Amino acid sequence: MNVVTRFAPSPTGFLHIGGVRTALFNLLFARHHGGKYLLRIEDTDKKRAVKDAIDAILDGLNWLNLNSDEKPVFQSNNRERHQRVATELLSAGLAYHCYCSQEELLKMRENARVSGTSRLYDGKWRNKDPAEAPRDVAPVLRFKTPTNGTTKINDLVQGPVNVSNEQLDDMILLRADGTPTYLLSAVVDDHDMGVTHIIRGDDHLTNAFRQIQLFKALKWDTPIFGHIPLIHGPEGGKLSKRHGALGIDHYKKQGYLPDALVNYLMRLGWSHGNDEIFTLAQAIKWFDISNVGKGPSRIDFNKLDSINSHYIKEADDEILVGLIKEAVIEKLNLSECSNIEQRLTDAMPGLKLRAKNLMELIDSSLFYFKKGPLSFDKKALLILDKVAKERLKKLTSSLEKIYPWNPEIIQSTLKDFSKNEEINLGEIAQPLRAALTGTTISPSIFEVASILGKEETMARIKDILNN
RNA sequence: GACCCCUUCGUCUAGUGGCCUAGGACAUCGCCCUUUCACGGCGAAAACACGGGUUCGAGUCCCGUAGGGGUCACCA
Repeated sequence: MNVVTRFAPSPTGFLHIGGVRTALFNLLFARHHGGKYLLRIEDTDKKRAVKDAIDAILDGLNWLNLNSDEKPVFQSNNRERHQRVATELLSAGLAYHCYCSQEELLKMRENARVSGTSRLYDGKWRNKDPAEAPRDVAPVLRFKTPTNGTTKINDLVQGPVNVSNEQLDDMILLRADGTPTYLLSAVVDDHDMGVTHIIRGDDHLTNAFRQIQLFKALKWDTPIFGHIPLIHGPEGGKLSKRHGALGIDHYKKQGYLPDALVNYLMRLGWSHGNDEIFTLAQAIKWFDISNVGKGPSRIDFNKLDSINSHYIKEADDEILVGLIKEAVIEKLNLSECSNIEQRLTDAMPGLKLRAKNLMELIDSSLFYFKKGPLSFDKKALLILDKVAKERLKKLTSSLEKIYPWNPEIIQSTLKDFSKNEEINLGEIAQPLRAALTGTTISPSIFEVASILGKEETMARIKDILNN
């Protein structure tokens, strides 16, 4: 079978993490089977569809390298086609006009609740003579759902699920203004796009039963469904804004690497044995939808951070420099010069070992570029006491003699110094770190001094001694 | 409320009836490395929701119970 999948987000808000994972699984499944992965923007609700949201979806997928194999389909462009299909259903006797008012529907719903059924519409106009239709009411078009039997799906993820047709009421195909509803549009588009496998969040599971009725009525092949569980927040509840339900652009702003985010999301709800770190290409080879878990999984920022720091460590220094350079320049209000790029590149191996995300990477690199005198944090000030300053003063003459100025010689100089002074290496290394970086945390202080250069190193020490 | 789905360490998960004395990863704790913080290495603690079956044997199959979730619009 030639597999075709699609990701079909509605552009009503932003592209969130759950949507991304749905897109990812659709891509993984299609590519694994050598098929196509398509994107369809479900923008039929003109009131809510926003151009910004469409851009957010496109930008987000692009950033994550999850672009669809063909140009996105905009559902709103197919409206007339959807309407024609609805009309066909009407003339085939498979749909009918319903003239119920909102008040009537509300009452039916109440009745249904009281009598304990999920069949909300009672079928009032299903068998009425169209001649009884009120003149002044624009009708909706409803589908004649079979009243007996059961609808079965053999879900790729959830397994066999059956629902009695009695539970299904007559869904609206066309609104009173003639526009098609989601249930109809999605079915027609899936058919027209040749979609063979519908992989989506399991909040759509109940929709599958209604949509199957439409596929059958239209005598179209019914796609195979795979309903993947939703992602929950860290506390197990619905994903909230406080807990991860942010646009994917926020993850970008927070300094997550796209590959890391994709790796984390692939591993959330799907597994390949005990593998934790793997590329999209590997996952495509391995992907088997039967290994997608049935239960919802919680987002875990600790693990995301851990994977992100792994990817940062593995990333090429030049790439990381490119990603943070602008921000460093902006934060310190520096004027652009090649020196910044060079120094960042030199410092990157030490810096990237300690960063969970790009924000930390940026912040931890700033001291390399600050113009003296530095500002010092509490711990640094505590270290830079009288004794420490005395030692630094003594150290300067040793440092002056160093040539060439490189980490190894700086290290041996400090070691010799501590030996001569009969102190621990830390008793001179920590004051030096505080003097050069303004903090007590940094990469190897020999490396730091080396990258700063002799002149800058001496200048920063002098700043301390003069205060 | 009705219908449907789900349930292995705190979290993500491995597990497809004997390989399970339940494995890995994140987080936590301890030790080692070390000029700091990290990284890295080693180790510890930590789970089959509960109750019944089926079977020689059950985390794995079946049935209940409890808990969690989803859906129930002229939204998608």
